[in-house]
Amino acid sequence: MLNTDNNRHLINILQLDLLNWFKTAKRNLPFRQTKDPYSIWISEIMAQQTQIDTLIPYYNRFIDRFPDVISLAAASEDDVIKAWEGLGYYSRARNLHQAAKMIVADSNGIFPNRFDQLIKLPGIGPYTGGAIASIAFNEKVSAVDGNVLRVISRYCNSFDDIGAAKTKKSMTQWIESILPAAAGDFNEALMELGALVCTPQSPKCLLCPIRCGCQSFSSGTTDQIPVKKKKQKQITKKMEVGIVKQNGGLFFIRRPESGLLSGMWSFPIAETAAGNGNDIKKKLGDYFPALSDPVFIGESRHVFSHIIWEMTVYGFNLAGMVGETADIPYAQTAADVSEDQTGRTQFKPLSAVDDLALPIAFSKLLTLIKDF
DNA sequence: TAACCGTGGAC
DNA sequence: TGTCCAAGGTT
Repeated sequence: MLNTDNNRHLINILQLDLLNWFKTAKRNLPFRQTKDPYSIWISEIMAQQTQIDTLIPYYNRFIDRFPDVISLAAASEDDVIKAWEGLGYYSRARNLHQAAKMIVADSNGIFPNRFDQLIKLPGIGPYTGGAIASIAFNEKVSAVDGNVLRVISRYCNSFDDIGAAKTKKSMTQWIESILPAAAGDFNEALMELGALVCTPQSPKCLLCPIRCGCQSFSSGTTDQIPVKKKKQKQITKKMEVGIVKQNGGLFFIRRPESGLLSGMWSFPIAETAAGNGNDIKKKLGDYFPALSDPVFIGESRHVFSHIIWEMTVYGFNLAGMVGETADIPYAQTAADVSEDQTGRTQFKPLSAVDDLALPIAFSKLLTLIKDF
């Protein structure tokens, strides 16, 4: 990090020129039209590990559906998750809902207005707490995200690993030592510069408002900074998906309350070694005593942050089951479903699948199975 | 500390 | 197609 006493002019550039640039260059984003802490909170949670352009339609829909912390707290978790469908990292939505209920229960719906209160809420860590506190309440705290780590590393020509906790800590302290009164604007300006100009690849240095103070630009090291450990690549898992159809209804299972895609709806799915459809048929035996042999439908591949599913999709028909009658069109047919699975399965016709919060891994199978 | 936790965009 | 990675938090 630069010594702030010996480099006063470099600090001035970072503060003044960056803020001036931000006034005219900042994007016109929906959550920049307000200082409402609730709206800023929603936008910051959605922005975690998500590009801004991706979240904008989600943000507008979410605020329309849950305009304040009261309405969010009063909603069902299913409705909140459904509003999050497609955004990923679904624990963000569950934490959001939990935090809303806490705010209503503990402080009558009054939004916490200080950093140290905000980070006590589930889903709000150092970055998000700093962002809300500085942007909505202009508290003098930093909001250090990936953009800020990259911008400051380059500006100071720092080769410290930005993934290391001690780097984040020293960077946070350094920024707070130079934080101007307009803390929220400054935090946003650093992020905006990182998103628009000081990009990870091919930074647009010739357009950069603080280029003349940038120590990696003058050293020719912008392409080596930031230093970051490579993350290990995903492991591949062979999976079998079972499509069970009854009277036009498709069989869905709610996933467990923890782990990957927790609480979301899914088609029955099982890891397999053989890949002949019998592993998923065995799992389906927990629900249905009699099933047809698996019928190959198709294949699909889905990439998560740390896992790749190579899915083979099989169709099954029920044979001689209770509930295959017109007057009980989508009934749960298995009599011996274990108690912990009660209410966690259902049949849905293809036309009504949109009622369920379905992860992309499964919703992209719908075209595959439409003719089954 | 490092694994876990989704999805889509950019190149 | 492969690779990186994005306004991170939790455990």
